[in-house]
Amino acid sequence: MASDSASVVTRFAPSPTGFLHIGNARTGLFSWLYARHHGGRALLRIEDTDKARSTQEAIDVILDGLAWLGLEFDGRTYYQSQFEARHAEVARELIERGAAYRCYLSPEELSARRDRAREERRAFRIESEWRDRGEADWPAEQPYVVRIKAPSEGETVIDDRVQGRVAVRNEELDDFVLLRSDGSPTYMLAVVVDDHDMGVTHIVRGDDHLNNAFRQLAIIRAMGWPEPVYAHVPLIHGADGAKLSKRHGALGVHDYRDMGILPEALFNYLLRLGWGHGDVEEVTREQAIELFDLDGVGRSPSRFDLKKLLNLNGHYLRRAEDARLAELVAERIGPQADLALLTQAMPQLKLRAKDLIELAEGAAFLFKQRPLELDEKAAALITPETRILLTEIVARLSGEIEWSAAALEERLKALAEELGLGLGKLAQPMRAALTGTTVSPGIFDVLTLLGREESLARLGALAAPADADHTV
RNA sequence: GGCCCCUUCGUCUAGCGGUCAGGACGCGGCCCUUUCACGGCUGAAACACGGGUUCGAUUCCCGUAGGGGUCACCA
Repeated sequence: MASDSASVVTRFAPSPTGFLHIGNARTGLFSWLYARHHGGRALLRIEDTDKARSTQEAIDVILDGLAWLGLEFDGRTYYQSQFEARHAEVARELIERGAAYRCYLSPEELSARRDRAREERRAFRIESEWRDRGEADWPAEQPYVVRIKAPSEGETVIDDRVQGRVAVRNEELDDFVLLRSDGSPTYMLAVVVDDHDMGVTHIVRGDDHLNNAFRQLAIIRAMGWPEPVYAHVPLIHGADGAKLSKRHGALGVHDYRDMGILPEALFNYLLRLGWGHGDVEEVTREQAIELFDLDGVGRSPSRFDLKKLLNLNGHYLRRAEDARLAELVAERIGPQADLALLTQAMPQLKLRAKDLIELAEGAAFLFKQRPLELDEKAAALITPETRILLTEIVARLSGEIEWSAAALEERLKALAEELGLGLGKLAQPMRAALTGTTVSPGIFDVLTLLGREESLARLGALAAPADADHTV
C-alpha cells in the first residue's frame, strides 16, 4: 500500500448530464480523497462525447459543483471529445494486432438475432462471422463497426480494492463494439484509452461499472498496457433501496446548496455514506484526507438519509463563522438585510437552524417593518390582559436605563417578581410583539439586537388596550 | 432470465472466533430553560434464514431467501 503511494493517479470522469449527481459526487470524492491521502494526483476528465448533452452550460454545472464541494483537481481538465482521433488510432492498432475486427453485420441483422435468442429463451451472445475474416474479405463501401475479439476461454479475475476478488468466465464476455459505423469511439474504448494516456493507476468509480471492467481489461491486455487497480464503490440508493433517481427528490449537488446545506456538511455526509472509520462522525476535509482509505469503504449500497444530512448541517452551521453565515443569509433575505446586524445576531440565530433557509427565517424578525404582522400563535398571545402587561413593560423600559441584555434582564425579572408572575408570562407576549412569532432567540437578546427605539416602538404598538386589531 | 455484487438497530455504521454487539441520525423520557433550539442524562431498537467448520460463531465455508447492479453502434 505504501509502496505505490508516490505513484497514485486517480481520475473522476463525470458526463455532463445537466447536473452533478449526488452519487457521482461521492464517487468523485472518494477518488479525490484516495489520491490526496496517498499524495498522488487527482485528475478530472469530462466525458463529453455525447454532443447533444455536452453543452458548455452542462459542463459548467459539473465544474461549479465540484468547486463548491472543495474538490480541486490537479493539472488541466481533460475533455474526452478531444481524443477521438487517438481512440480511432487505437482501434486500428487493435485490428493490426489481430485483437479486433471489422464487423459488417447490420443493426437490423443483429436485432433479429437478438429477438430469436429471446424467443428461444437462450442468452444472446454476439457471434460474428466476421471475427476471423481478414482484410481480403472486407467488402468495399459497406458500413462496419470495429469489435474487440473478446477472450472466450478461461476466466478473467479482478482484484478489486473494494469488492475483493471477482472472477467472470470469459465465455460471458462478448465482442463489444469499439468503433461505431460512423467511426466514432464507444465509451468502452474511450475510457480505456484515456485512462491509459492520462497515466491513471487507480480507477475508483461506481460499481455499476464492475461488469465493464472485465471487458475493458480485454482492450488493455490486447494493447499490452499496465493494468490499473480497480475500486468499484457501491452506489447510493434512495430510502426505498433502489438506485437513486429523480423520483427520490433532490439529486444534484446544486439542489442541496439551494436547500441551504453548507458544502462542508455535504462533504462530510457523503464521506460517511459508505465509508466508516471507527466511531468518527464529524470529519473535516483535512481529517478526511488523513483518514480516508479504500479499506474503510463498505461493499453494500447505502441509503440516502436527509435527516442525518440536516443534523450534520446543523453542527456545521453552529461552527461556521458568523460573518460568512451573515452573507449567505443576506443573499436569501434580499436588499433589506443588514450584514452588520446579521453578524451580530448570528451566534444566537445559528443555534436554532438546520439549514440556511431556517436561518433566514429565524433572522427575518430583525428586518420586519412596523406594523408587524403576527402569525396565528403570536396573535393568540395578545389579549386585553397582556396588552396591559405590555403597557407596563414599555413604561418600565422607557426611562434612562442601560440597554444591555444584563440590565434588561434585571429590570424585567424584578417586574415579574413584583407582579407575582413567571418571567415566561412577560416574555411570550413580548416575543409576539417584538418578532411577530412565538419562536426567537432569548428575549433579552432580541431586545438588544433590535435596539431601544425599535423595541419600544414594536412593544408600544401592541400596548394600547383599546385597539382590537392584532396587526395594529 | 444469464452474469456479478450485497445482507449488524428504521437509516449510516463499529466489529475483523470468546463483546452486557459500540457510536451517530431519527424516535420516547428526564434535566437545563423566558419560547424554540442548543447542550446533558437516559430508554426502546439489529447480527435475514438453514446447514456446516470450531471447545466456541455476528465474525470462516456452503446453501436458501431478499435486495441491488449489469446485459446497446448510451455513458
